[in-house]
Amino acid sequence: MLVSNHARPTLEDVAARAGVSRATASRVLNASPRVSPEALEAVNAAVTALGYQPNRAARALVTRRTGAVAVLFSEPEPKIFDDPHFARLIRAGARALADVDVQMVLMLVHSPDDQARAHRFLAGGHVDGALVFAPHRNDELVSIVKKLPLPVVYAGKPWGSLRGMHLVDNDNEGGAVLATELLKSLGRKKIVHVSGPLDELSAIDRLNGFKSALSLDDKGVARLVEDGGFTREGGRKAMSSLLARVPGLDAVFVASDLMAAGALETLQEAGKRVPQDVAVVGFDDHVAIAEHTSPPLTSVRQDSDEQVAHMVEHLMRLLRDETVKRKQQMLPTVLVRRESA
Amino acid sequence: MLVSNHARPTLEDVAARAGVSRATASRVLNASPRVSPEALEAVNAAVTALGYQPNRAARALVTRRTGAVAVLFSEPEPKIFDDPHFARLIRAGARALADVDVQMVLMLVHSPDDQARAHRFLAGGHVDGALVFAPHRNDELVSIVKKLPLPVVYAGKPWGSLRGMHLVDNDNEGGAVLATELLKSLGRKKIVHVSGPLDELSAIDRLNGFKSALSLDDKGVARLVEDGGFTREGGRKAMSSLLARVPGLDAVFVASDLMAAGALETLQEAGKRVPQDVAVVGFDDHVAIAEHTSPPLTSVRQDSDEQVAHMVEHLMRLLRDETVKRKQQMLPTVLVRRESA
DNA sequence: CTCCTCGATGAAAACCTTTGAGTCGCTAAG
DNA sequence: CTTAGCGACTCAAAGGTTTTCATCGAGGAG
Repeated sequence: MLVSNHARPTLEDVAARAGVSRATASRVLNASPRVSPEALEAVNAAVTALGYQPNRAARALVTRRTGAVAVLFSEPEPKIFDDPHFARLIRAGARALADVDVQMVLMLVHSPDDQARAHRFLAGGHVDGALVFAPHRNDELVSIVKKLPLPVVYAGKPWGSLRGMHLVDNDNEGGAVLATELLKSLGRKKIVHVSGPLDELSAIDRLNGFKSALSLDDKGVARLVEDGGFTREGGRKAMSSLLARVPGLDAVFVASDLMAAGALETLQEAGKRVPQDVAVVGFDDHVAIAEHTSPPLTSVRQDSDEQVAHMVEHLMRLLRDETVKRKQQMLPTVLVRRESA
Repeated sequence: MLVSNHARPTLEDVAARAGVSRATASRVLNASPRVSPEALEAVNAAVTALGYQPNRAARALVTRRTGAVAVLFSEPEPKIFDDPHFARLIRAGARALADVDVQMVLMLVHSPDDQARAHRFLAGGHVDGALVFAPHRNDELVSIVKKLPLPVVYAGKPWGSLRGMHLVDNDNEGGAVLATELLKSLGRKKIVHVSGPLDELSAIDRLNGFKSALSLDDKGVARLVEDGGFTREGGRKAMSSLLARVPGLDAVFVASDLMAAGALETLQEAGKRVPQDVAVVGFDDHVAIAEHTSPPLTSVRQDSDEQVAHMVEHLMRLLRDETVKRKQQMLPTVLVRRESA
């Protein structure tokens, strides 16, 4: 019997060493119940002795499963690395997928070229499923993914019909209500809102929370709300136009921490003290931002790690053909008090 | 002839439709020269007609190539999403690898658990090669990777012997010299340095540039340099101890933009005007930071996109068994003037 | 004692591609 | 006229795993 000592051991080698057939060894590896205790032990011993690792390609070939999932972002790239929120999502995805031993294939899909590539890739059967982060209205990525016979879980609500779509969303509206109620309970009378871009449903939901907490009509909204585009610079600008438009404003709910950081800068430049003159509440509770503004930012926490973990679990369920209790999950948001309100 | 109309077409189907054998079809796909123009055209037509996509698993099985590479970060996770630098690296990796049609498998490797997992994964032959971002001294990840028979390209110099290692580094020392010379040319007399953690060679190289530009001895270094740990908070603290220790300091070269942002805050709090009282130069030229400090930050640019692109190209060369001219590449750094110096 | 049942196992097919060896029809060289 | 060489193909093996189906032996029922 010749043993090539450098090549990676195969299932055949394991089986030989354990004195069983390849089939039995395979059953052990896949935790099949129909295998005797002795065989099980022998195979396991052989596996560790040889340092055996299943060949992913061979397995994929026969199971028609790749053991990989795609993680897709449609956001334009500059935004992806300016906003720590995305880094966090990516990190959470990497961790959660590693935990279940699935490869994560990260794709940033923005230009039409990217879209074509993504389509080819996903249609090519190179992954078993996908996690999609595509918040914008008429996002091409969503249309692409929707057509494919591929299990997909969305982060937040994609634009358009939600029928049959699997998603994990944060309770944006609830969080916004929380934030606004807090400002009301502090006795603030003129409360304004810096919203996200209104082609994202998360921004709309936050706006709606604000609106309902204050029982605002559309005219009120038009006067008290300004779009900050989910960027720091946008937050700055939105805040200064609100300052100009709403004299005597004494509180602001900002739909993201990044924008809130910008808003704080504007307020400071305008000579407003926070929270004495103007109370500020952000959204995201992104620690790297919220703890380093001056003053530290009171914010609505949405746990992105949790969200992504749920998305992964949900997708794994789909891949195992298990039934999912609810296709669309909503995660609670909570208020984190710091000094800005 | 029965055509199952829902399953993905195989090479067999393509060959049949083109009226050639599987082998020939395969050669067309792999751009083999030994195929007639007619056959080539027929096969290509069949491919597009059927929308054929090679089965990655089957291909991997026979070629012993996976078409995937690992991208490994050893940095602790909080740092990864606080510092936009990492987001940028990840983004650049995603793009560069997508361009050459290779899957990117992202792994964040920090805890011993992670390390064990990474070892198993890499040793398991699930990827063809790896890009490694592990700057710290005695980084466990480097020892793990080094032992494996796997093509690897490092970002920057890993600690320890560089013999035979493939890497793409930035000219940290040169950039530091540039920065320091600028401050000298502005007539500054008491120039100090906020360094990165000295268990990273990039930090050491930057320190060395500073040192040599000022012909400093070790005592001078001990007096004029403070470690800021590559974090914003660290930059803040380092700056304040330097202010206390070096009365009359009129310039500071800070080894990263993130730290420089912190240092600027400290300077402002101390009532120093920038650049009139103290000139400041950062490092990284991270736009999201450098353009938003007040005043905007003069900084040394290292092009991370470029670096990662070079790493990918280098790795692809290794995978194709091509000779590489130089195992260790160094990318130039340039100074970007803004208002802080 | 015979007939079944049942659990554990092994043999072999199937998954899809690449690739070395062999085929075939020619032309050019000996 | 034979033979070597050549270009374009085709054949078939190989690659490692899962899974179906058949087999085998033991034990229980009749």
